[in-house]
Order: sequence, then structure tokens, then C-alpha cells
Amino acid sequence: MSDVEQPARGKNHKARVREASIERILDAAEQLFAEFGYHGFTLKDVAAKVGVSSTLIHYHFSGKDSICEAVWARKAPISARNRLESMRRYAEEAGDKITVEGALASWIDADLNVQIDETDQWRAFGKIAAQANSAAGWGAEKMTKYFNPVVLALIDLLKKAMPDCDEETIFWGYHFVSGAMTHNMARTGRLDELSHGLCSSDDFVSIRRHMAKFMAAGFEAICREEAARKRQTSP
Amino acid sequence: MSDVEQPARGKNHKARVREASIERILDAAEQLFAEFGYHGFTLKDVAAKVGVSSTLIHYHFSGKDSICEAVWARKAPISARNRLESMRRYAEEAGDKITVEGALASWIDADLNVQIDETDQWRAFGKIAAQANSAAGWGAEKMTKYFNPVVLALIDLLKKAMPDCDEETIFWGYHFVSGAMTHNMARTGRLDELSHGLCSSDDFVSIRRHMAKFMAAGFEAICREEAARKRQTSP
DNA sequence: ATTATCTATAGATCTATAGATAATGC
DNA sequence: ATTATCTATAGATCTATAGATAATGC
Repeated sequence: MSDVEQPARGKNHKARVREASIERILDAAEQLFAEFGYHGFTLKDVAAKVGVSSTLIHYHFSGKDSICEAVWARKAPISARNRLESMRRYAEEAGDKITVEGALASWIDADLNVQIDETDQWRAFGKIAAQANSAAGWGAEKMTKYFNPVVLALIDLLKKAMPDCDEETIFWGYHFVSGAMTHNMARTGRLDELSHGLCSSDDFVSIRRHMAKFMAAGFEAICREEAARKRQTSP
Repeated sequence: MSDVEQPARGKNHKARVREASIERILDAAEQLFAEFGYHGFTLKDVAAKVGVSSTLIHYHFSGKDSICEAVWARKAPISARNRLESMRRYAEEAGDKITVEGALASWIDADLNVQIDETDQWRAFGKIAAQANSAAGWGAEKMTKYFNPVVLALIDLLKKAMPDCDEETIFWGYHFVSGAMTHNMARTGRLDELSHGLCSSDDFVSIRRHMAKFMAAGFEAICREEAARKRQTSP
């Protein structure tokens, strides 16, 4: 009917086409990466999924490492910022009344919320992060690069919540939280099978209801225990 | 000096050579599988690691699936039996005084103990199981095939320890335990880095000291919470 | 006679590059 | 003139098999 109907090819058309292409390549790579793991897919698979020639992949990226890095660079900083921001807000609200559960929830729920509210954008990346946390090599590198500050900020917050707990015990508690959290992200469907459908590993609302509470009680139990041990050995 | 000095080539020599070859192939495959994941190594890599022609791999095995299945078949049933036996012993000892921590410890520590006492034989397989619990496809299949009965036995024991807790909540608690446990097995070294050497993800003695206690407190907390919720919504 | 292992090699798949094409952008 | 994309293809790597060899086993 009007000019609006015409294809929007103003200036920067090429740049926009390029960006759109790259996004579609990253979307495809992200999904394959999530489903089959770093070594489980080829550049050809990516090209086939996007529906382009595989040379286009090499035109935009220097190789698989470069694509996977781009997949991380696109999402990981958002998750990191999101959690840091959530912890900052919590610390501000709580003042000097920081609780273990509150601290954990500010960290955990920030990630769970995007899995609930923006499932389609974050499901695949969550699965990638889950695999990164168990795999050596590529996984360790990405986790360190993108998530170390977030983890250390949580550790700091937990120290404030449990000033009498020794640092070592807090790190062990974190270790358990980290494992459980990445297992959530993996959405393997194994829980659905084991429970005959009573629970689903995709049910992040239930995960959010239980996770911080479960972990907070765990932290408090092992800190109590370590304090008792200390009193016993050096009275 | 005597006949004993001669190579022990009695009857069944060929059979023994064959078995030894297969064991060495499985050892190499297990290590590569643990380090690089299912898709991260080739049959050629296995042959190179053993120091044989890659055709020998095909002589003994029909392909990668067949080797990986053999890797699981060699170790997984031992771990499963070990945990079932440990739970059985605990249930016998505890009689009608089954506790959450006791039930969890009988399951968890059985696996942690072999990681402590027979580290060289079990480290690689632990890493494989850790990856299997996060990966879709091959991972889900193996976990189901070998470990479902062990998980369901733990669930039963936990039901006895918490007769008033609803089944759904117990499954969620198990979900968290499962994630933390497989993260232990992954031994990524990430904890060492984050804590600047204060803790090490290879320190299974510390893991054993904290794990069951942490998880038991978590279970009890979410069960209490769910009971309170129930009372509130349907008084 | 059987079998554990090897050499040689065919066929499949993947990565990577050279060169062509058709559009935008100045 | 630049650039996003394609076709064609070389080279590398992996899987899988055929056939040879040198031992054991009867």
C-alpha cells in the first residue's frame, strides 16, 4: 500500500544483513553446542542448520573456538552482570542483616528467573554452562573467564552472613551449590523419568522454591559442625 | 635359574593375551573419555595411546559405542552394587531409626570411599559419570541403564527417614544431591583456583566430611517448609 | 587350524581456501 | 569498490575392511 511495504534497505543494509547472519549462525551453534557438547558438532552441522554454505561460517569465524567464544561472549556477561546486580541490590536492602538464604537467593534466583521468564533465549546457554562446569579444558577456561567475579562476590556475601564460619567451609558449601545449580541448568529430563513424571527437571519454579532454602540449611549445618570440631580440638 | 623364569605361556595363553589387550584398550578409552568427553576422542587416539594399530581396535570392538559401553559395563555395576550393599547394611543397622543423614551417607560415602581408597582405578570413571549426568543422549542412557535402581533405593530409604515428607519434595532434594555429587566426581580443579589453593576439588576426605551433613540439613529444611505450606493452604 | 596383530588402502567426512557472483555503497 | 555469499576443490583426518603374518593350539 505504501513505502513502508518495501524492503527496508536504507543505509547500513549490508551491515544489518551481516549482523543477522552472524546471529543466526550463533543461534544454531548455541543449540548444537548445548545438545551435543563442544566436540559433538561440526561447522558443517552449523551451516546445515542455518541453511547456508559452510564457507560462510569460515567467512565470519576463524573456526570452532571462535564461534564458541562468540556464543559465550553473547550471553555469559549478561548472566554475570545480572547476578552481580542482584547481589548488590540484596546487600543494599539487607544492610547488616544479611542472611545465608538471602545471599544465596540473590545469586541463585537471578539465574533461575531468566530460565523461567526468558526460557527460549536461555535454555541452550544454560545447558552449555552446565557442561562447562563438568568438562575440563574448554569448560574450565570459559567458567573462569566469565564467572569468577560472580562467584567471588557470592563468597564475600556469604562471609558477611556467616562471619564466624571459616572460609574453607564456605568454599565447600559453594562447591555443592555450584554442582546442584549446573545440574539444574542441564535439564536432562532424568528427574522426570526417575519420578515417573511427579517432578520435571524443566520445572524451574519448583527449583526456585526449594533451592536457596535447601542450600542455606546445608551451609549452616556444616559451619555449625566445623565450629564444634574446632572447639573440640583446640579448647 | 629355573622354569619359573620362562614366559608363562601355558594353555589359554592366547585368551589371556586377548584379555590383557582389551583391558589396555579400555583403560586408554576410559582416560580419553574422562578427559575429552564422549565426542572428544577418536578410535585412532585410543590406538595411539595403547600403542597398537588402529585396526586392532576394530578387531576387538565394533566401534566407539561398543567401547564406551564396555567402559561402563566394567565399572558401573561395581559402583551400583557397592552403594546398594552399603544402603542395605545401613538399613539393617539402623532398624526403625533411619535418619536422613545416615541414609544419605550410606549412599554418598560408598562412592566417595572408592574415590579415596582406590583413586587410580576410579578417578577416570567418576569423571565420565559426571559428564554423563549433564549430557543428553549417551549420558542419559547410561545413567538410566546402570544407576536407576540405586537412585530409587535411596529414595525409598529417604521416605522411611522422612515419612511425613511428600515424595515430590524428596525427589527435588535428590536432584540437588545428584548435581552436587556428580560435580564432586568431575574434579575440575575449579575450586582450587577460586579459593587460591585453600580447598581442592581432589580432596575427597573433606568432601566426605561435609557432604551428607550438608545435604541432610537441606532435605530437612525443604520438607519442613513444604509441610508448613500445606498447613497454610489447606488448614 | 585358529587367532591376535599388522600393513595397506578405500571411502566418508570435515576444515579451509581460491575464485566467481551479485548485490550494496560511494 | 566493497562485501556477503556461493561453487568447487584440495588436504587432512577418521572409520572400516581386505589381506598378510606370526604366533599359539590341537
